[in-house]
Amino acid sequence: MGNTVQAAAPLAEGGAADAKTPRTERGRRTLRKLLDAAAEEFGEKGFHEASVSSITRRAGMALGSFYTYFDSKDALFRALVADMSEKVRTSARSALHEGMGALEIERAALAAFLRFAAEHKEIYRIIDEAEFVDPASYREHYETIAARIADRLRAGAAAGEFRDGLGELEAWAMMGMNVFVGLRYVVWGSTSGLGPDEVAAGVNRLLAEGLLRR
Amino acid sequence: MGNTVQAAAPLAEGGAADAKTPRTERGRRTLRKLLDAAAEEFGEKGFHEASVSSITRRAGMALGSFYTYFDSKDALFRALVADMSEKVRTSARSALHEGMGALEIERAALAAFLRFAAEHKEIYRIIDEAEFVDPASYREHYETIAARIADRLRAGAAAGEFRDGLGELEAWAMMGMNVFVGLRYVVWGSTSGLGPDEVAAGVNRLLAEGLLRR
DNA sequence: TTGAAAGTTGAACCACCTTTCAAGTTTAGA
DNA sequence: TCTAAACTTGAAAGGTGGTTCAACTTTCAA
Repeated sequence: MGNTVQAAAPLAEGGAADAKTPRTERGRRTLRKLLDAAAEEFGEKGFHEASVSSITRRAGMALGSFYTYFDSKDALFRALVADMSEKVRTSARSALHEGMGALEIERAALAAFLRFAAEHKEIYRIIDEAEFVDPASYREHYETIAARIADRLRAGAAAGEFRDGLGELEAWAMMGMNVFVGLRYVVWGSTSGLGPDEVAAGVNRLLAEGLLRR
Repeated sequence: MGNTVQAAAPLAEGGAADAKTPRTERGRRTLRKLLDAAAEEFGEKGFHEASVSSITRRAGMALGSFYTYFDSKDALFRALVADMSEKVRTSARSALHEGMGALEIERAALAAFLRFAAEHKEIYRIIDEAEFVDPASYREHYETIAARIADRLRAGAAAGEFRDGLGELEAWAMMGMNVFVGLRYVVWGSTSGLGPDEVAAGVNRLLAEGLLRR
């Protein structure tokens, strides 16, 4: 829902690692429906509780048609992980503009991620379940993001705003902060009253000032 | 392995929420073997790939005996999550001593958690999979830990060491840091060269100083 | 217009695994 | 020693759901 067009696009264009690229317009529409239905189904039930027949039912097509597009339930899941992973990275990147300070960049990236997660709560279950269904993608997902954060930390240090010596360790720590506050305030949220911007501001203050009284 | 005695103890004594308490010594031995085998099996394969028959095979007993001790594969998993969750909390608590400063407490708690994770890499897979198999326990696990961190933050502020205004948000952020650096440096570790104490020191410095150049 | 390629269909196959059960063995206490 | 309760056993029931397949419909380019 809502991500109808975007969901399929990267896959149709990508190296077709898992999806069998459709040759007709009708085929592309069907693949798109399949991916959207799969995101819903996997998001609600998780990989193992989800069933191919339920996904095709959601997508309004016959069970057998599924295998025109994917070799297996696993292949569909892998395609979805790749797609979601790409979207997460894109959402953070799109929030960054020229002339932002290093600290402000971190706040904006987190806020963008949280807003994205609010609209796609399924990503948590899908990425998390990749740990079991597709461990290589799971690891790659986080390693890629951590590498990007580490780059920004080094750039911030080069610009004189951040202290020296920041690197991978700090990048993983920050990524963990972001993921967990997203889980608490966005995915489980509502009861808290804190929105994406407030959460991002709070985390940013922690990064700026640390815990100590001054 | 290694946790033979400790694994069964809390369950046998606890309210028997899931395990059927054995009445004889022989029964307690069998339950213990079952729990250890289950920790291995679930840790290696994850919940769905793990099979009851493989667990009983590991434990050196007949398939049917399993149901003398647990009502279902799910019940066994739940018992294991409760057990692991308790152990994680205990490991962190045991590292705290009287007279430690607030910041030092956080470093010691993280170092203890990392050392525990190094010896029980299964916890990551087991706790993570609880998100799908036993969501209530998953949530409770993290909420309990976050609440404890938040208490320490408030105590640190009351003692004048931490700044005021720290609370749940910062607790979740710190918990996320801890979990993710554990994943990267302990569970996936080895290549990095950073041990528990070095990781804990790096994270602690981030908490003390933040990112900014001074 | 036409036919070959692309896409659709859903019943049936099949492999896997949890759970049950009835019959046997061991334990523990009287 | 003796017996009832606890525990063990492994074959088989029973369910689930991924995957296949052969017949059918739609698309599209020549």
